[in-house]
Amino acid sequence: MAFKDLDPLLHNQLRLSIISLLIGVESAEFKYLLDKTEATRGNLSVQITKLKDAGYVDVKKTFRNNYPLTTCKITAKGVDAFEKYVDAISGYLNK
Amino acid sequence: MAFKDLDPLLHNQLRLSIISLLIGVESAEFKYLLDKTEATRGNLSVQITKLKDAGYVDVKKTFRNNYPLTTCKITAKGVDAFEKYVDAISGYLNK
DNA sequence: ATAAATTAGTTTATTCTATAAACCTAATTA
DNA sequence: TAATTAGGTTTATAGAATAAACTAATTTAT
Repeated sequence: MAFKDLDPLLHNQLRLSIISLLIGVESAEFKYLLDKTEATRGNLSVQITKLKDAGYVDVKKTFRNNYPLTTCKITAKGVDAFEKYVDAISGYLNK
Repeated sequence: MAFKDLDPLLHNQLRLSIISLLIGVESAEFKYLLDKTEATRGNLSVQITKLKDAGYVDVKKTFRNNYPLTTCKITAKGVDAFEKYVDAISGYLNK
């Protein structure tokens, strides 16, 4: 029972929160993720970008009521990575 | 269901491996942890020291066959922290 | 009309962390 | 006596995390 590698991208509290939230919904707005994670805007912005660059989430930038609106949606790749992560870390948890 | 904080000390692959291994045994030698984790000696040494400084493990330094021998044992505080960590991260995993 | 505050983020600068590489001391073997 | 091995520790550097500062436009108050 060797330890499996933990995807460094997901092994981060905020990014894991984001993915965890996105798993449960069709898509989520920046503000929604901000409220749920209680992160700072800057940190949230950075971590969303990393997840986007990895292909784990799709980010759509539009406008609503004249204000910018950022919407995030987990990709198939993201779902897959999350499932692998859950499987891997489970190996660390059950003694 | 807010996200609980993940103890930064345990939210690290190698340190979590160490604790995970120590949970299952009475005590473990440096070499044993080295083999099981497949870490470098340097990194293992550093991370054991951090766990010791946090009071999560007791480290005993003796000699065997004239060679230094480092033995690690998880403390009650370490067990407690691990259980809290398992509880916290579980909240991220089940969608 | 213009100053102040709000929305919705991004960029940057700094601190913190992780890790490999280098090092150390003593013992053993060639 | 010179490598090699055992069993680690220390340090140097790269990378990651995050708060603070910034951008750009909109709305509200004066």
